[in-house]
Amino acid sequence: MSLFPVFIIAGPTASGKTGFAIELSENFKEKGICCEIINADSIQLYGDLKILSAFPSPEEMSRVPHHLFGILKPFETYSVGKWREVAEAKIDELHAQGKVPILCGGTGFYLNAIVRGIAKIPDVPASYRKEVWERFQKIGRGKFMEELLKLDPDNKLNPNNTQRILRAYEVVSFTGKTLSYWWSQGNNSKYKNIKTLVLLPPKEKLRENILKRAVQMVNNGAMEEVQEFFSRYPNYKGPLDRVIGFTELREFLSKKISLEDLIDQMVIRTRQYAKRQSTWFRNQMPDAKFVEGGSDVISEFANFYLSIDKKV
RNA sequence: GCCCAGAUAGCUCAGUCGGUAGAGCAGAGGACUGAAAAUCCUCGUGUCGCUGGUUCGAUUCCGGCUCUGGGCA
Repeated sequence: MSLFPVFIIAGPTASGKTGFAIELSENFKEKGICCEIINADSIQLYGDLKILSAFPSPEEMSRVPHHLFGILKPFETYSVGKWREVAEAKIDELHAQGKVPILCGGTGFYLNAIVRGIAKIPDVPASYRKEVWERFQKIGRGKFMEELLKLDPDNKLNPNNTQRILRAYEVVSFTGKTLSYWWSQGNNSKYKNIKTLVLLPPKEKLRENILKRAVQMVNNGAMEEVQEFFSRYPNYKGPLDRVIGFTELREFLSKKISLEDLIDQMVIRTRQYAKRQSTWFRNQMPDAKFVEGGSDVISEFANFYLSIDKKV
């Protein structure tokens, strides 16, 4: 258990997290406290689609040290568990140097692995996960669900939720224990003094930002970025497929959709994503401080910092 | 100008052999313990283009009109 502070800047996409995290750390720097930023965005872990994934600019990154941005290759798969490990290692490293880590990102699931902890479940090898997937395809959803219920009668999963039933199945069948068993074993947060800020701009403002940013991405070279990506990885299929705008851009480049549809689709998907994020923050991170915009809340971070007992 | 096809939810369309209608998308809300920018759940009243006629009853059948496609001139 570490008492040293951990700051978290969360919020839906296009809410201004990146800018605020930098503002906060520069403000602290003036007070003689050194902050560094750790990425908590599952997509910005990858470095190949910088424009589409709204990476901080080189200029922004030069102002404050940034960690865990672009550390993955396009074919590498990841998980909360792995992220928690590397993020905690980074947090501890900064703490040891007397620095304050600022976790910044929109992946609430990851953030809560730090705030609340996450069960310690043995790794299920990729080869085994593939077997489970193949079994699911072979016997069909109905039968698969029946088998799952035999192994794990208490699970309340919706059979349509493929990702979750696959996960539940692979865990019981591989470890011999159900998910709820592992959850009951606990694995709580290491950090006591976490201060979380959630930026939640008014809906209209967010919509405006999202539209502006989609247009900007396209104008600033998102097309070239995707084109170049495919020349390097023809027939790519992998974790980056889920990036908003990625498939849309590919369709646009092969003339399947118009520029207008491209922007429309990007905006729609981004708004839907922002909404899911907001729901998460509101309901899964009840201890956070919610604000519409940043700046005026910096002093609160300073007071928090001063009020706590900082033992690593 | 003539002929044909349309006109139904914010959009694309289905449907009502005459008893006032429903899908997908969009939208709203929600869930979330190793794929999370993912995945999943819930939510559907709208002068059925306008106007006459037939009918107990018309969004549905008939006539006229308007508009939109396409064809012929």
